[in-house]
Amino acid sequence: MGRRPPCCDKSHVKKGPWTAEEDAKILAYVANHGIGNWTLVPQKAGLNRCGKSCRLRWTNYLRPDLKHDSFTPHEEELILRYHQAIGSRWSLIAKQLPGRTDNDVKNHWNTKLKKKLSKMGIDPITHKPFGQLLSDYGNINDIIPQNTRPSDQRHHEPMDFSQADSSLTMMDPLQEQQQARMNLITAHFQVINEAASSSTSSPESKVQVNLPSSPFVWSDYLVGDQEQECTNELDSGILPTGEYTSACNGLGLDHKKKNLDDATSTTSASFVESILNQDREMQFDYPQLLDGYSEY
DNA sequence: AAGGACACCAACCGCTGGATA
DNA sequence: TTATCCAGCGGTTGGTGTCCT
Repeated sequence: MGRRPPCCDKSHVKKGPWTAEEDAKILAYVANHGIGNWTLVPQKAGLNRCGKSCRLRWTNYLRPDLKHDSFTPHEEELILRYHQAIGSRWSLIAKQLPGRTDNDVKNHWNTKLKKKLSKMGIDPITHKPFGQLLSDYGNINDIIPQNTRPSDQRHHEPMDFSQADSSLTMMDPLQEQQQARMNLITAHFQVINEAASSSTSSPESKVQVNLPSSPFVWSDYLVGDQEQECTNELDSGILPTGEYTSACNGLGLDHKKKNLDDATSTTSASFVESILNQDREMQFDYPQLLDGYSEY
């Protein structure tokens, strides 16, 4: 068995911001040789950078087709809708926005859109109004493992919301109760995520989150009931195989992937169509949510 | 004017799946 | 078959600019 040489000596390559001179070298190299093996680029272009770093610089900043102006309201609306439908799969979302990179979209989401949604009273993870989350999971108290409760792991009896620590803030009782519940929901997300990640890293020890006698299903927390969507889209042939595969990764749906081999492949246009269908459903369910988008 | 808080975003990190020797 | 590399991806960090007091 042969061994390839490492792409670069990571202890000696330059890190940090790129200079105009370095940018010029990348541009000149790509102009002359095109995009190819990035591991050779630093050497051939005369750069003391890791090939991966060169690729990122090109992909996220130097590519001539990139837009460098701010996001338009239309682009923001698209990001919100795609995120609502498929979650934080930035590369897929970016492909629907010409001239934008996954990094652009991700940064814009994290710095702007997430906050806008929160200010509108919409949970940026589920895209559902906070009020609905609270009512949906009002009895969450019964299903959180005792040793994972936030703020007080000494408690061994169900937490009494009415006794949430009021010494920290001067919230009114309703606010206190809502805050306490949101803390629990947040903690619950953490539990679910940790369990999910451990189950994907070691398939033989798949962790079912055996929360006691509860209608709770962890995929319910995923954006747009992802598992059900994956299933629906699989059944209807809406999602192209690649989309389904990545959309359902980590959801314990591998058994369904196999059936895709025989599935009719569809175009990305139908994928977009499915997104818009979901959007229409969302608009039906939460008309006030989409009305808010127009305010951006 | 100073400096602390906050926002932004380029760049890095670490993981994954596919390719390769 | 196995070990390693590479490209792509999402999450996170840190530098810098701007705003606020």
